[in-house]
Amino acid sequence: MAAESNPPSPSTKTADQHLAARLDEAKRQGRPLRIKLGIDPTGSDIHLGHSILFRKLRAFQDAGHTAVLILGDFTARIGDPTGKSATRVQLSAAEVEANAETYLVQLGLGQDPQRALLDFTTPGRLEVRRNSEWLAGLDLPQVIDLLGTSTVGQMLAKEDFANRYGSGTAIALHEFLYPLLQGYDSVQVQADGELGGTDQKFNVAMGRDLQRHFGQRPQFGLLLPILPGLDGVQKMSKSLGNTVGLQEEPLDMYSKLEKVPDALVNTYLTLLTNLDLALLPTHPRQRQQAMALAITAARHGEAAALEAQANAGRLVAGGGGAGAAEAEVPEASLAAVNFPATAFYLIGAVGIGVTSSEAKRKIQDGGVRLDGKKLLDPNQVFASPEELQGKVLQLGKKTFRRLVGG
RNA sequence: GGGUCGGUGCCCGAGUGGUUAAUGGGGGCGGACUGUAAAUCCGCUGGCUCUGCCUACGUUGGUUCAAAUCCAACCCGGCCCA
Repeated sequence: MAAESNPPSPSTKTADQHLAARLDEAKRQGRPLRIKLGIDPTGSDIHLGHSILFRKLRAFQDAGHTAVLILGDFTARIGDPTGKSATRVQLSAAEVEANAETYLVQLGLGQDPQRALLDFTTPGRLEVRRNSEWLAGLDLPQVIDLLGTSTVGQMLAKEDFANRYGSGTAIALHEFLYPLLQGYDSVQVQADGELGGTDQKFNVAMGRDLQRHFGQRPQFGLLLPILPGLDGVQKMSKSLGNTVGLQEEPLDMYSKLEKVPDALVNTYLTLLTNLDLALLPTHPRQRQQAMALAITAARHGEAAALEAQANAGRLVAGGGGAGAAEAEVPEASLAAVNFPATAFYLIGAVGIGVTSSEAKRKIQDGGVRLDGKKLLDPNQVFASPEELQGKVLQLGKKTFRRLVGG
């Protein structure tokens, strides 16, 4: 049972045969495979970690298959227990829908097809479904039927549940429903295959079990590696703050990527680009920059990426960002600032997500510069916007804002 | 439903009437170093136009000159029993 319900792992021979067999079969029958990828609209940012999955999904599209993108608008409200150590807060329907909309835009809906992650335009290549479509209308007998397909023992075999159960952390009953519901998605869309991160093994396997239960041929699962976050230690995840968002500015994206730990560079190159590792510079720094450039270019285009690289160089060159004055950096408005203004208040008031208390500490730590000149006194007073206009405010090593307006 | 233990800052976790934004660790941030990295070292880590004022220890109310620390009710969780 256990072995049978396990999805094939991409590293085993049987898996390759399995997938290959499906591909052959599809070809013979002249019909595209339906490849499911589910994503819960729980937050508003899609990051590079997700893009591994979408790149693979795109590859299936380009090969003529149908990507079935499931926006888990219903399941998002339960929350995937995977990787969670606590019950997730439930989101409202409105929040979820808003997130779903931005997801589609981030994936390329209505954008330059060249840079879109998915193919939104070729007929037959993409099907976007929301799982509330079928989940919201389930009646109790159907839910009971679903629940009857699995046992408490199976649920507790899932690592996340096992950990929580073992450590005496609460597990709400509805969380057991999550794997079943997302698995039922596979039944509803009649998926031939499902893509997921390796941490989705349990969920993908559940989809197989349910398809079998409902008399369908079980999907194959393609489990892709989890992208490590910028810290190089934990997986890339919004809540861990180690992400690069797809919608980030070229400069931010490049700056973050060019400083990831060395050990991560080849991993990123392999998982996020199509570059041939053998052709890249061997010097760690150059290799790192080549990686940052390639990933930024894939999202924003070659020109923007090169510009970001040049800007990043200017900001850092000359120690402490003396080149900041000439570099192109995002702007911050002085409009909301009341003058005269003390330095710490000013930084808090320009709307860059820094509190005045934080600003005060940073100045005291010597981490704030204005056009490359270090600010020494948090209480320094600026009498009018004129003396700040056009100058570049630097917080720490990576935050730069040109002050404008007011 | 009964018994019992427990709910502390981003997380874990001390603290059990009276210097206090509240020991320690993790994480995060800033600095030094460097290849703008890692490792290491040092510092910071509630908010506020701030030499002071607010808000904080599940919720509400109470006892005290004084509570995260005592009492009551309520909410939530673990374990045991039913």
